[in-house]
Amino acid sequence: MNKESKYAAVAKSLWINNAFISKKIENSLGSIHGIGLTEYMVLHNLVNAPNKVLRRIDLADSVGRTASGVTRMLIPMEKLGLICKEASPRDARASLVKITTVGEEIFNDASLTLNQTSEQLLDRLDKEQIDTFFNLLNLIRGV
Amino acid sequence: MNKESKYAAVAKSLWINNAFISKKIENSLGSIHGIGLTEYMVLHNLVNAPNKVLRRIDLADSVGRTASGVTRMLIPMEKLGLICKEASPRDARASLVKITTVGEEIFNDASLTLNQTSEQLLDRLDKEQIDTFFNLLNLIRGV
DNA sequence: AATATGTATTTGATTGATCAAGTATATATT
DNA sequence: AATATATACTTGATCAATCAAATACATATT
Repeated sequence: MNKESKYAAVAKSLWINNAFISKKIENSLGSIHGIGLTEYMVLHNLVNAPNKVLRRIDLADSVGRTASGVTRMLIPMEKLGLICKEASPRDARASLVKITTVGEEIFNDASLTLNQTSEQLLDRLDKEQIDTFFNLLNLIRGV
Repeated sequence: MNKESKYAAVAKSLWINNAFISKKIENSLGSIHGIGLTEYMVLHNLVNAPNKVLRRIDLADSVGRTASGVTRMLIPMEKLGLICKEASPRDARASLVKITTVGEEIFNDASLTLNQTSEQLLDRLDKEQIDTFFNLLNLIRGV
């Protein structure tokens, strides 16, 4: 009398997989560049933002963290000189985050590592399977 | 001069997806049954273990946590009566974990919720796509 | 214009997880 | 048998993230 549905099995598999993959990526990123996957994603979002600037709340949304999580995460990143603060000309409540030149360099270096690690992790899939997988992932989130 | 590879794009997408999905599941599981996804997975692994007993280290492996993480996680679960300790007859170092009747009941109830939530989350995929996705996930981990 | 409601951010308290070190026991080597 | 190495687990210190409350400002309503 197992109540497990196919849906739940997929959710579980997705969860297990993520633990597995995140750990590998965190390890490679952390040991070489001194940043975690969340920090990497912050840099990624900043690089791709118009003017390379984002509000903290938008950054929080895009990396799936809360506003306070972002506030605390950015403290060491600012000390390391990866990002800097900027006031918003439009909204005095907002504190804008900008990526620095150093931040971009670290991001580019880390991207090379991430590419390598990701390639290793997806080693068992051929090009077509990777595309399919990517499309399904995006479909799930409705992107 | 974007250094992003397809592999990295997939890794990022997988990461974002997981944040999205974990949060939804955690919310539904937590608010209704008072357990998180990791606790649920602990119960899942215990239910499916021979004799419904596992060593802490094996439990840690199967949920992707460390031994100390498991030690600390089991304290409230034991207080709630979901699991209980047992000595190992073979190895005096090991501390076995067993699921209780109450634990099984909670697990079965929570499974219903998990099924529902998972179904909602995979709403945009048809049966065939779900199978494909599941197979690809398992292929990545080499299962 | 004054007031109410909503939004962006920070801070204190708490939780969940980690690592490194320590203890106890098991296994392998000599 | 004695010693060395490895394994299972626990504990203290630390980190990362959360929530809830507080602050400051913005927008809508009256």
